[in-house]
Amino acid sequence: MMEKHYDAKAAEAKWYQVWETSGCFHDEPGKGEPYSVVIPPPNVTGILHMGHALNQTIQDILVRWRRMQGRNTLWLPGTDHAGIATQNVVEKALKKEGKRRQDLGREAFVERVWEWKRQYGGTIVHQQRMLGNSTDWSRERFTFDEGCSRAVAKVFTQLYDEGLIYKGNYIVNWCPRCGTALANDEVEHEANHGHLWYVRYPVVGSEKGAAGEPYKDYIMVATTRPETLPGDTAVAVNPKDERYAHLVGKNVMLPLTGREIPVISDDYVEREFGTGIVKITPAHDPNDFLVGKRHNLAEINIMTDDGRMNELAGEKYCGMDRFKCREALVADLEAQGYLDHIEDYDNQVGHCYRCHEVVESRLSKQWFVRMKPLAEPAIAAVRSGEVRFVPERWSKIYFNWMENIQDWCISRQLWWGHRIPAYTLRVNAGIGEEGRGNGEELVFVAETAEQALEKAKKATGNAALTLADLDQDPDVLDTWFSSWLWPFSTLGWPEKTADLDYYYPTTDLVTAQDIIFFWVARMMMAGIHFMGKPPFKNIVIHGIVRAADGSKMSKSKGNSLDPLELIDAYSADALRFSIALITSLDCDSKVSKEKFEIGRNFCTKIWNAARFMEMNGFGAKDCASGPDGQTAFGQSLTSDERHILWATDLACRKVNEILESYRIQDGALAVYDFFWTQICDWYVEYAKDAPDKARAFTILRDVFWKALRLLHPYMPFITEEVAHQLGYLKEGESIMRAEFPTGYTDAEKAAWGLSQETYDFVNAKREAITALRALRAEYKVPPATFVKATVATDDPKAAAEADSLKRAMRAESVEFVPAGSDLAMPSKMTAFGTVYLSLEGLVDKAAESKRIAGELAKLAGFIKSSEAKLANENFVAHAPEAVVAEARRKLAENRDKVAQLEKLAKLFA
RNA sequence: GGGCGAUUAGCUCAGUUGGUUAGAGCAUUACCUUCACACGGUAGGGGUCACUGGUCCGAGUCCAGUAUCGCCCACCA
Repeated sequence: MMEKHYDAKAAEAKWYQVWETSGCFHDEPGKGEPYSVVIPPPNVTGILHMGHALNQTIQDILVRWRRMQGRNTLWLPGTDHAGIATQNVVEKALKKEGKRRQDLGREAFVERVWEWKRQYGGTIVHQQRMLGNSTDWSRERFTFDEGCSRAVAKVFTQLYDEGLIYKGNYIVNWCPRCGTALANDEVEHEANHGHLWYVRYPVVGSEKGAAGEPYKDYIMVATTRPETLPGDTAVAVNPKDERYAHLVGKNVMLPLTGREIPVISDDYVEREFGTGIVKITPAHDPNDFLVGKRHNLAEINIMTDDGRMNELAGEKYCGMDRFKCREALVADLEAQGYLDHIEDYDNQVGHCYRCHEVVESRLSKQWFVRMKPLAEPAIAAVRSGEVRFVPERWSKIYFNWMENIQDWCISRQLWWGHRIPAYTLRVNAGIGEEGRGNGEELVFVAETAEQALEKAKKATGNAALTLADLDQDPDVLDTWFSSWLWPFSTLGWPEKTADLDYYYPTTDLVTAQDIIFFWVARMMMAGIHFMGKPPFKNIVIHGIVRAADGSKMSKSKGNSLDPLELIDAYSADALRFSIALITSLDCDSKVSKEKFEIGRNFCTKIWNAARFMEMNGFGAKDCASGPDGQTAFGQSLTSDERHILWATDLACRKVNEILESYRIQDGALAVYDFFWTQICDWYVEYAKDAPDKARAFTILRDVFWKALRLLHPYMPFITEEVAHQLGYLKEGESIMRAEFPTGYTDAEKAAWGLSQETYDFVNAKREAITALRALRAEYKVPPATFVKATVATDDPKAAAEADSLKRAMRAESVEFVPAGSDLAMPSKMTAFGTVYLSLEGLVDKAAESKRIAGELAKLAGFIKSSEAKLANENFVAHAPEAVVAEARRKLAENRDKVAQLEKLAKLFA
């Protein structure tokens, strides 16, 4: 006996456990057509947010659907070791103990992070289970596990050997808090209300001025970052700027330092901005760095790794925080008369995407990947259509980035991550100066330290070298350097495994737009370069979940919804269905808590419809009667029965077609409408009082089973529960492995007399029913009152519908009269015929008269425009025949309606 | 500055290649606790499809321009 209320929590916990332990998520490589998807691995430190819920719901819908279609399916789960994020989390924990990572030392710290991972790293993986993800947990991977690490080392070595990895002095984005370089993409620019400081740089040799103006002859430089002044090694003007042409080649004095720096000219300078003169600080600004390279300027690094000034900034400022220094330095400039004035100025300032600290540009030695050669084949793969973006427009964004690709800075000054497999020979390793070339470092890159040692021995000819003579590069690799290998490293690469052979390339990749560059593009490059084939066939890009006001959800703003809370309040199925229903691939979705009531209400509807079936004799004991395709309905079906069978067939075809093109939302709508409108609103109402109740329910049973399976990808738990409650499945079976319905066969349709005509006929009949209900409502006939209805139609099939009309209309009688009959009663025209309601005179005449007048006015407008349209020869000639015919029909119908209303108007006058 | 997108009912959004009187959910109005479901049922109300032009027999749909709003990339020190 089904409970009155569906206990989602119990059902969801139970079924997930059953699915996972019985291997429902697992397929073996081999038979059948593979369908494989790798999950975008969430950060191991992460907790499930709405973005995950959306992303994974879409994937699970696709995966469950394909699995039910009989595809050999793999959805591979896993997590990302998330270098900076994870290191930060553990460092924070250490801080509570009053320790820094340096206090532990590298090895102990890394062990500590592993310890943390073992303890808390399962959080998100557990939460994903709550969503109902049908991921194959037996294949769960971690970007820092042994296999993935081997893949990383191999990739680094290979790229290095191919000349695609190099180490270079470069100005990089530096997070002083995290103490590491950041890729350009990892810097978030935010509006900043700052200032523009105008500073005087005296021209060397000019005379001293009056008090407050130390030099008469000076040039004015505008800067947003006065604290970098001690690092200036030039000032620059535009070569075409006549105002300053005479100064080029001269020297100016750098305030506060007494140092002389040259005035140079460079195209980079905008004449219109500020004063048209820029101070050049090559070690602390990317543009200045390039200028410095062009003019061979010195690079003076005036800051420490943690964002304080160093001794090169001057004794006074050394050790000062960079922002404190800014204040102090500005004060000194002012005191000594160098500061001219200050303007308010809004610009963009970069922040670390992990910790939000203001990013510093800093000169350092870093490892880079040359991207151009990798990008070219990845561009070609999308151009040729071998790999497809869904929606297609994202390919433009992809091309735009790929065609302007920059080298990728892959080294990070962290401890948590894949350590760079580059080994430097120690200076005191007993290799003479001549053996080291020109005093340069000897670096050996190899997958393991032992292999590096072999290389070192070979290169130096010194067989006595040991591992102790090699220093491994202290840096680790950017987290994305392991994620870009995800589609094949997780399948076993570099080993040749059966999984790799069978499931690669994966079929679909589902992700949000924000990591197209970070991740998708790089996976394309790695897949093609190392596997010879792009890593997936379709790249499905979906929107971002936003708060109700359209802003980004974030914990700090407090406007985020927690999927786990929603699951708790409404159930996972409700969350999934609602998310599917409000998700368009094309744009971002705004969500608020109320939206999830849709899914919750739908669950309730499904549950109650199932209860209704159980009450009518379909319960757990009823396993014997076969599901679809096996019932011999014969030719005697009623029109309503034929209608629901046809509607079911339509729904099955539609859902398959829709999912084929990734229109998750349309599929949700289609299945929602099919279940609610077609089955519940109409067919169940019919079945309650059908002429052959047993047969009507046999059909319902079949239709319901198809509906459950159509729903399953969207709502896995309740469909499984109901399927078992109603006896569609036996113990040990799962709807997950049931066949996804494709509709009825042509033979079945023929045997049951289904056709578009019979379907349309019932739709017309429903129109008539609705029309009469509307008349009842308009004339305020109490629901309990039985009325007399008349239908004017010549359709010979109509008479057979008298009984069903009577019930649906709550009529004591339904009379049929020939079409065109002229009755003085309120009526509505429908495709079925004109429906009349006998009123027996209990109506407010004045009110009716007014209403009729209004309706007539409305119709007159339509008739006028409709007549004009049909009078237009071009319309008749060009428009499709059906459209013209329909227009004619509508016109005739509305003319009749007018005639009817006019008659009624007299009646009520 | 460059690129991409959006603008349809009070709100959130659908609207396939131009072709019936533009749809759904929520909200709202009226009526209904009828034996699956009030997280429900029935019937309504509510839109000159941002604006201006253009192409066409016909434009929410195609083209151009304008306005407003988003996002991404690159940034002016």
